[in-house]
Amino acid sequence: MSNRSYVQLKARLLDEASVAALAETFKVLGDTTRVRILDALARAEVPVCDLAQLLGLSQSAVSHQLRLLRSMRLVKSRRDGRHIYYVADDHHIVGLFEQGLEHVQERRS
Amino acid sequence: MSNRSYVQLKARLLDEASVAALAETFKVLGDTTRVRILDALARAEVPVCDLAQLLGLSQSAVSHQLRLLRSMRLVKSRRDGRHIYYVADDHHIVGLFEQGLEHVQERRS
DNA sequence: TGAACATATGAACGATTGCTCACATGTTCA
DNA sequence: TGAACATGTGAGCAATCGTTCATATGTTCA
Repeated sequence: MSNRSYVQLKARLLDEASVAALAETFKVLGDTTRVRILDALARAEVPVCDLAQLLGLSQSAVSHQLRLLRSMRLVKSRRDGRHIYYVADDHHIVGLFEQGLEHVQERRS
Repeated sequence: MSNRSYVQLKARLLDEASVAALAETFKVLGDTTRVRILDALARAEVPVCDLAQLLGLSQSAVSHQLRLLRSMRLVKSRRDGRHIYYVADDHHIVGLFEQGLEHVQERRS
């Protein structure tokens, strides 16, 4: 690799903040439990207890993950009586999911 | 949530294999070192030693990550003399990066 | 009000991750 | 061939992660 290309490449790399934000976003999606939660919440608004039962997880585990997802604004919540309904809060997420699926499906062939 | 909606939702959820593949893909992208490596290799074909110097990482750390990225076919390699050149091997990755960046940038506002 | 239900949360524990270190493998060239 | 360079890799370690358990908080309704 020539010294000139090396310098030019270095100048074009993503800045530190973008790298960190990008990795953080992908990291949240990089867990099967959170993928399943987001998949469900992208399709319907569901209270925590139903979500736990639907996915066969403990209420506590779901609640912990929802806190993380909410802190990253990937889901939002709304209280109705003693239930708290969660739903996906980001149209980009659906796009990322679909593009991720495309990638995964291409791998199969 | 009505019992009917619950059953219908459960039937529409992603299958287990897709969930696993999706999470695995995102997990690989969920690390700043790998994001930086992929960012560089999406722009140019670079030998390992240059990559390490470019990113300020040890040769060993880069090599370990490249093995992972190659096992998932996100990068490919080519030997030329004693150098081994790596480059991104997936057009979907660039799309995922861009969509991830969109997401990240929207968060700022 | 108090029992029952729904959710949140902190501590703790085992599992996984990403790095370093030491060294093996592979290539060039004098 | 052997020294120098480039890369790969296994072991080990500190840090992070995801879960469970116990318990706190918040809401409903008889």
